[in-house]
Amino acid sequence: MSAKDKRRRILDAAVQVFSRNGFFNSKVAHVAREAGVADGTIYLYFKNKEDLLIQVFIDTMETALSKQQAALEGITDPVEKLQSFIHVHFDVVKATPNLAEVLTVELRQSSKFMRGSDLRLFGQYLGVIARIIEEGQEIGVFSRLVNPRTGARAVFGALDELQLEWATSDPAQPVSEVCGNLVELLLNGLRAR
Amino acid sequence: MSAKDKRRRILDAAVQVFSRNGFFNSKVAHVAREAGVADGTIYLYFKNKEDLLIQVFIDTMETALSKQQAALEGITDPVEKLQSFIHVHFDVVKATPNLAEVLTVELRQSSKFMRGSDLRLFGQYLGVIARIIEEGQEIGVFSRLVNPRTGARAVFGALDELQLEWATSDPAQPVSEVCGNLVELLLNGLRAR
Amino acid sequence: MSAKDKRRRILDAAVQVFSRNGFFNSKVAHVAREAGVADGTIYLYFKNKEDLLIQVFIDTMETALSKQQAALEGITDPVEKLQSFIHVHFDVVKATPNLAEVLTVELRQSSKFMRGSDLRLFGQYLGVIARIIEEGQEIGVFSRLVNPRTGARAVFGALDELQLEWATSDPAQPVSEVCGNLVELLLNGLRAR
Amino acid sequence: MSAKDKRRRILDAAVQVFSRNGFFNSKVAHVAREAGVADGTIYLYFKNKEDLLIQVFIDTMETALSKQQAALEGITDPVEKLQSFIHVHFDVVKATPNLAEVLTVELRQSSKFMRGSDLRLFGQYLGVIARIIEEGQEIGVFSRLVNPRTGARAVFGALDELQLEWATSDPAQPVSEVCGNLVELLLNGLRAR
DNA sequence: TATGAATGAGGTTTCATTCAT
DNA sequence: TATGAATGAAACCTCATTCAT
Repeated sequence: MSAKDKRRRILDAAVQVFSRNGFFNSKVAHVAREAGVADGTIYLYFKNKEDLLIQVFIDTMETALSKQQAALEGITDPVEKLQSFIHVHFDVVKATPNLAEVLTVELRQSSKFMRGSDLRLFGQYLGVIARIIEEGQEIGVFSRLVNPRTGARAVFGALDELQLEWATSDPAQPVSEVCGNLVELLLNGLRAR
Repeated sequence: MSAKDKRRRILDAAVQVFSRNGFFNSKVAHVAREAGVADGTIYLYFKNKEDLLIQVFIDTMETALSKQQAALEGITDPVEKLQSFIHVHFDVVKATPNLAEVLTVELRQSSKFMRGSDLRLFGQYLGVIARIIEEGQEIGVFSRLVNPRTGARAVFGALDELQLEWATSDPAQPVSEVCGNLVELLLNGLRAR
Repeated sequence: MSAKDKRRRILDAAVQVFSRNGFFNSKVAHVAREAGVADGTIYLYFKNKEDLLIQVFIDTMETALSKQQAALEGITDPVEKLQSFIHVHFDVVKATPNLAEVLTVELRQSSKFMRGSDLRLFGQYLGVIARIIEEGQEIGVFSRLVNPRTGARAVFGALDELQLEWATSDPAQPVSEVCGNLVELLLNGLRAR
Repeated sequence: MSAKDKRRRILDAAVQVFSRNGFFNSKVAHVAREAGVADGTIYLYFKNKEDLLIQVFIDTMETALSKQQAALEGITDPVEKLQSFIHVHFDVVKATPNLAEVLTVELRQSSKFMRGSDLRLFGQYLGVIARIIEEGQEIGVFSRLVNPRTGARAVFGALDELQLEWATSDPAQPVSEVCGNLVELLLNGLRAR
């Protein structure tokens, strides 16, 4: 197994363990066991426990970002773009349900402690939404009364909170329906009148 | 000083310390010092460190709930009700800026471990929003396409995320403007067409 | 209730609690609750927790001693006296089963820390046995091969604790002699005639 | 140094420290220092402080048992066997004087909490004595009036601790009978012939 | 005398991190 | 690179003791 494989495996193990117990309740030894490596090995790839968390964050944000950008590639209509964004977001979250929880928590936790450079990734993610809103405002389908950046925050907050819902409670409502409701709500909210 | 005062002071100190360092990075001794009591005194009022966090949560949710309900007292129009809710929410959050952060961040970590009874308070808070949406749907001002419970989640998520924004970054945008944007966005989102 | 009653009740409570959990696992607060007094009240009657233990020891030894002496009052035959002693000892122990355990433990535990004056009570208890043996030797029913003091120790040890002998008292007698005495005693005891 | 060496050293250190201060007055840090290891190292070999005490007990009982059995190897006469047992017991105790104190004192406190499997070792120790008595009875040198098991108890109690008998094991034999046996044993032991 | 809320020293235990192999 | 035994700092929590009432 190559070194890259091992780093990857540790990262994946960290996601599993962190999301299962929360970052602070997780022990480095658990991550090591889950990854099938010795405790000390983790320190060959990561500076310390917190660095491991940050790398998980970075890795995930980069993945999410590139998926979003790839999905937006051929779309021009801002409304369709927002629909795409929402669906892709839920897809990513669905793929590794606990990951989102880790990220949200980690993001908030670390916001005071994270390097600004690391937060930039989250800013980019918000930026994608904000850009969509701006484009919609430029062609007149979204209301100019909403500040794009604020709107992006609100959209992300709604996505994040809903994702949490089914992470924590029985998904009595199917994902598709939740997703549909959200698209309805947010697009209407932004739409010009 | 009465016992109630002391419990109150410990609770307040916990909010300060937890929100400053995060729950897990906070030491019980710090809370004690901030409250001006001995370490052991905390254990006369709270079972352990986690119980302290939970009591902070309960205390805050009860306060927020009663403020919301008092504010909604004389209002009948669902649209005005939602406006009221949003303003009151930001008022509460503004009063103790770090409090919301403690609750959302730390309780996500603990949410798996919280008693169902404790989560009921959060459910009630969501329920207030959901009821407003239902009322709006009944008199035809809100779209029936949105599931009230899901809508409530989305609204709360948007509020929560925005609150985080100015808790962590310079509030270049005045609160009133953010608030206005949000009202615009969410009311439009719910409004029937 | 008089002060004497209260002291008595605390002492009784201490016996119950100490024998239930052991001295070190017992909390002063538990003794207080069992006695129906406030925690601080105990410190009006006893210097500290260890003093409470010592007073329990003294109190119990005095009770046992007076019971033994009362029972021996009308008896003249050393054989009957020893039988009486053994029976009374078991009676005392049977009456408050946990008490003996507390005493043994306490006696051994504290042997390093107890005042010699407190240990004198235990010496008196042994002395009663030794005197019986001496009397038996004087009238020829007990073997003179056994040192009365040593014999008393062995008897008490069979009743409770032999090994404590050299842990607590100066081994004026060399260990080998003690050993020899013991062999004599036990072999005779077992030997058919 | 091998792992076994380290476990051994911790065990030995525990004996020293526990017997010096008593179990409850001993600090894990003291044991660690005496063993020349870090505090945390102890927890690699023992579950917790109490487990350390139990392991000391087990270790000691196993040592004593094997020494007794080795010493009895070539002896056939029950009288000599009992003499041997007593001498070996005293030898063991003499070698590490404080050890016996730790075991009897501290384990009485913990005896309620010990696993039955751990107590089996003590039962084996008694069994050795009982077997000797039985053999003596079979060839007619020991009185059949004494129940071997009861006799063994008395012997051990004379050696160390009788009272522990009912504190830890079911009194299958009624107390009165135990008492009677004891009278028989001790009176015979003292009686001149 | 009596109370019991408050104190705060200190111990057990955990766990991130290191380093000799 | 990889290991995992060892480290030791640090924190939660307990509980004997005090003292204002």
